[in-house]
Parts: sequence; C-alpha cells; structure tokens
Amino acid sequence: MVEVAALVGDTARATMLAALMGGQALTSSELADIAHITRPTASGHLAQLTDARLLAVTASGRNRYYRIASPLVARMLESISAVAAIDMPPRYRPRSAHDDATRFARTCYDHLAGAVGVAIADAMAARRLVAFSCDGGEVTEAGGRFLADFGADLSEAAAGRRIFCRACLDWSERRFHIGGHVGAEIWRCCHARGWFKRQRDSRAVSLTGAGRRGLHESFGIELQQDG
Amino acid sequence: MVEVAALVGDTARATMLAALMGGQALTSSELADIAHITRPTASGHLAQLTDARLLAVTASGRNRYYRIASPLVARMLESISAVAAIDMPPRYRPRSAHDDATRFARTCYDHLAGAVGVAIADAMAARRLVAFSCDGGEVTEAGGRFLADFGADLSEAAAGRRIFCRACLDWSERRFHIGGHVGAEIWRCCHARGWFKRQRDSRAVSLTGAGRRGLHESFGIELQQDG
DNA sequence: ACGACGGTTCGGTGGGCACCGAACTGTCGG
DNA sequence: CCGACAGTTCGGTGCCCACCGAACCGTCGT
Repeated sequence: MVEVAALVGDTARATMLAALMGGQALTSSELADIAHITRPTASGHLAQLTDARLLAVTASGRNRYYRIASPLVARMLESISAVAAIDMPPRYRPRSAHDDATRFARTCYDHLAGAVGVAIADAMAARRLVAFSCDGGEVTEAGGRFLADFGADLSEAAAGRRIFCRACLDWSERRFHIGGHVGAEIWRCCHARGWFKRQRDSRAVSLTGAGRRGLHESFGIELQQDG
Repeated sequence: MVEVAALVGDTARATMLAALMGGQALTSSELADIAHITRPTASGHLAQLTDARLLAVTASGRNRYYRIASPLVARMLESISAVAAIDMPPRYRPRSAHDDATRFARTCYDHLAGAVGVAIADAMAARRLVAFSCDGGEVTEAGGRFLADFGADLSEAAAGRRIFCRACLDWSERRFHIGGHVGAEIWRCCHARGWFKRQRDSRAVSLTGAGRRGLHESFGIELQQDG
C-alpha cells in the first residue's frame, strides 16, 4: 500500500497519471512535456509505474503508448482526488481558460465529468431515471428503458438485476456524476454521436453544437458556458 | 492530490492509517508503538495527517485520540489497498499468528472484512439477499426484509429506493465483502450481539462461540478456523 | 504541591530519490 | 545506407524529509 501511494505522491508522476485519466493512451514524450520534465526522467517514472502495474504500455512503431492499467487504478485515483478536493477549499486556485474548459467538461477515465457530467446526473435523477444514495446509485426501470433507447449496452449487467451506476465525486463541482459501467456507456454514446470532441493533451472535451442540441433534447439540459 | 498520496506514501504514516482503519480511535503513543517510531516522530506525522484532514482528533484528559476523519478517507485507503493487493502476488508474504487472525476476521473502518466478511457476502449472495455487479451491489427485497429482521436500521436509504451496499474488495481474500451503509449495519448488529470481540492494537476481531452459532443460524455459514 | 506521564516542539543528522546531461539502442523516413 | 527521432540507461548532484534526543507544556494521580 505504501509503495502504491508513494508512486502517486510525486508531482511529476501524479501529473502524468492525471493526464492519463483522460482515458487516452499517451506517449512517453507527451507525458514528459505535460509533467514539465525531461524525457529521461519521465522514462524512469513510467518504468516505475509500469512495474507497479499502475500503467500498461503498448509499443507501436517507435512510440510507446502508456495508459491506466485497470479500472481499479482509475477508481483509486478518483478516490484520492475526491479526498484531495475536500482538503482544498482553503487553497488558492488560479483560474485559466484551460482550467475553465476542464471544469466544464472532461473525461474521467471512461466517463464524462465536470459541469456537464454533473448536469446529466442531476437531470437523470430529477426524471427518476437514476437514484443516488450516499454510497452509490442505481438505474430505475424507467432509466433502463431510457438508456436502452439512448443506445447504451447494459447487457453486461445480469438480467433481473438492477443495473448499478457508480456515483463518482466530482472534484470541481463537489457533486456526483455518473461513473461505472453506466457512465462509460453514456459517454460512449455521446461521443459516438459527435456531441463532444476530444482535445489534444488535455482531459477537457469540447461540446459541439450537435451536443448542445442533443443534451437539450435528450436530457432537457441547458448549458450557459461553452467548452 | 499529490499531497494526499504523499502523506499515505510513507511507511510510518501508512502503518498508522492502516491501524486506524480498524475503526477505533487510538492515542498518539499507541500509534507510535504500532509504527515502531518514537513519540516525537509520530506526533509530527499525526499533525500532518490532521492538518490535511485525513485524521480527526479529540482530546480526552491527557490523551489525544486520533481517528479516520471521514468515510471518504476510509474509502480512499480501501481503494489504495485494493490496487496494492493486485500488485502484491509476487511479493513474499510471511505468515504469522497475528496475520492469520487478521485474515480471518477484521474490521474495515466500519464493517467486517476478512474470510468472515467474504463468507457473509457469499452467503447473502447465494440466498439472493444481495446482488453484486462489477461496480457494486444492492440489497434485494428479500434482503431488505432479512436485514430489517436482523436488526439493521436501513431507514437512511430513502423509501422506494433500493438500498445500496458497496462491494469492498478484500486484500487478503481478493473477493468482495459488503461495505457501505449496509455493511456498517451488519457489523453493528453482529457486534451488539457479542458475536465478535475487538482485540487491542489490531484490526483483527475474534469470533466468539455465540458468533459461530449465530453465523450458522442466521447465514448458514460454517467456518473452519478460529480467530 | 509534587513526581509521573502523555504529548508536542526544536535543532541537527542522514539517507533516499527526483532530476538532469550525455551517451546508447532501436525504428522510421529518404 | 544514413540522418532523424522516440525512448532508455547511466553517473553525478542536490534537495527534501523522516528520524531521533533533548527540552518543554500540559494533565493526572497522591
């Protein structure tokens, strides 16, 4: 346990892990730039993270693509962020255009987070499509029908069993958004419809015009800010 | 995030946090002994952990009792342990009587873990009282009746909503046991009935004779080993 | 009022680790 | 076949932080 936490407890490594929480695999050099360290240093860190099975790597040509090794690791990083967010309030947090975009909409490993993620969770809760408790959430029968209609593949959840959707605490909004398998499916469908566009070197995603209309039509969401 | 992880990423602090995951508050000196460090060093560490809001402290006479600050912190430590457990297989793990007891039955902040915790989860799943998916679990209607009968107070979960029970990955058994509000209530009832006895300076709990009988009668569990 | 004890504060010391520059390996283009 | 580039390995340097002993501040017993 100490070993794992110590790996995350370094600025450079944490920055790289946070970048990889965007869900896309990144190369060694990209991660070095993001963490503002030289390539050799990054290489050392990445070797450590890979040895500890926090990251997985796939070689492609002369590039090596690193990614979060498992959902379990992603969940751990989430939970650390959640605790960190609580400690933060006294901390001064400078605003920047990039931060604003990240706060508005971003990917959280395999699902949507930020203001948009929370808005979707709120809208679905208001329509009784999902129900949240302090420990997590679940999809209602109406919600199951809605999601199936939306294009989500929930077959993985055994028949006759309620589908579970994990409540993932949002560090910027301090409220829940939808994670777990359900969250991943929602994001997959939104992405497939071209509602969001990934940005390079960032977890932030930008909302397209079609996305704005789609969110309004499907979820009844009106968003003030552009991504 | 870095700050929080770095705090956990030190052997002495991690040992103290792990000890506090037993759920009981411990004094500064006790924690110093557990971590095998001098009192001054422990005091420094505890101050850091308290400043970062990972621990809360209450003074009582000339003793200061430290405890995990919130369920969120407990959950974070759980998730770190879960990831660490996956990395561990190659690691040599010496057996000791104390370790065996801990593996058999222990508290995990506010609920039961270890072989007994997993056995209860398995028994309840087999009887369709709870259902687990990859992300979590939930109590069935029959399960709700069973737990109410058992003495569990599930009123906190809003009416008309399924009660959620968190699946907590067990580091020793590598399988799920029941956490969350439901897990806490099950442990509270078991403890109130005198089925388990806390041990000093350890997360391990010992199963009493009444506990053995009770687990058999209520859950149909037969356990081979003594705690 | 006095020792005893739990706990914290304060300097000083030491080890571990992040970091870099330079050199090396392997892969891709022409 | 030869530059160009992604990535890793290797020593060396420097900083940070855990740790301790000693002294200090409380509270509790008698």
